Amino acid sequence: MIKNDIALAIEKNSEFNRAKSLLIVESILKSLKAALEKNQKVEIRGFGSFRVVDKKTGFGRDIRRKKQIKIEKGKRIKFRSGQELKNTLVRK
Amino acid sequence: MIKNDIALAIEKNSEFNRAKSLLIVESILKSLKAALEKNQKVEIRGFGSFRVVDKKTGFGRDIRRKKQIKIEKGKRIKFRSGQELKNTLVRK
DNA sequence: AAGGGCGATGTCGTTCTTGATCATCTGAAT
DNA sequence: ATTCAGATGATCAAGAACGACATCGCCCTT
Repeated sequence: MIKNDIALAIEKNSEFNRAKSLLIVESILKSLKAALEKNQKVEIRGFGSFRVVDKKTGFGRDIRRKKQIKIEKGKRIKFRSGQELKNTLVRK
Repeated sequence: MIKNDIALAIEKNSEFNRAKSLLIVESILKSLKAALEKNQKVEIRGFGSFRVVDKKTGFGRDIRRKKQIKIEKGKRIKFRSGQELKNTLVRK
């Protein structure tokens, strides 16, 4: 499933055309990014939640040079699926 | 940020009212769930991707009885943030 | 219609998260 | 205003995540 498929879903559940649906998708993504940039968590009941967490891993591995790599500290996006979403998967 | 905030974002970038915006959000979530239930990956360029992966962890812990618990195998949702999203976080 | 550029994959070893459970508390959703 | 999903914490061990890079796949924009 890609962006266009999501726009299709909107199209089906509304009277908007594809172009307008895509704009909606973009605006949503934009707002999500904005929130995450501000270190805000995004919580969608019944689906899941996004959170910004500190990157703690201190070492990586350069497979070519076969030596350790220092990993700069930073941020990560962590997604946790909600119970409802988990259940639907279990049933499958 | 919660569902209502997302609806707000749609409201700002369109001529739809809050109720309609919420319906759009719901339809999107619904389609996302449907795709994941079918083990389909959801890929949003510039944002990130969701994938359904097999749960391999085989043990949990019952804190009360202090003993291991067998974990039934199942599925998990894995989210990976895209390059663009990572960059915006790094800048922060 | 088609190429460009982002995402997926595999690799490595160390560090860190995951995962079930239950009670309690916060707060999202209706 | 009410309800109930989600976060938290404690627990241990095994599996996953982490960065860099090349290659392949394919989404997205032209």
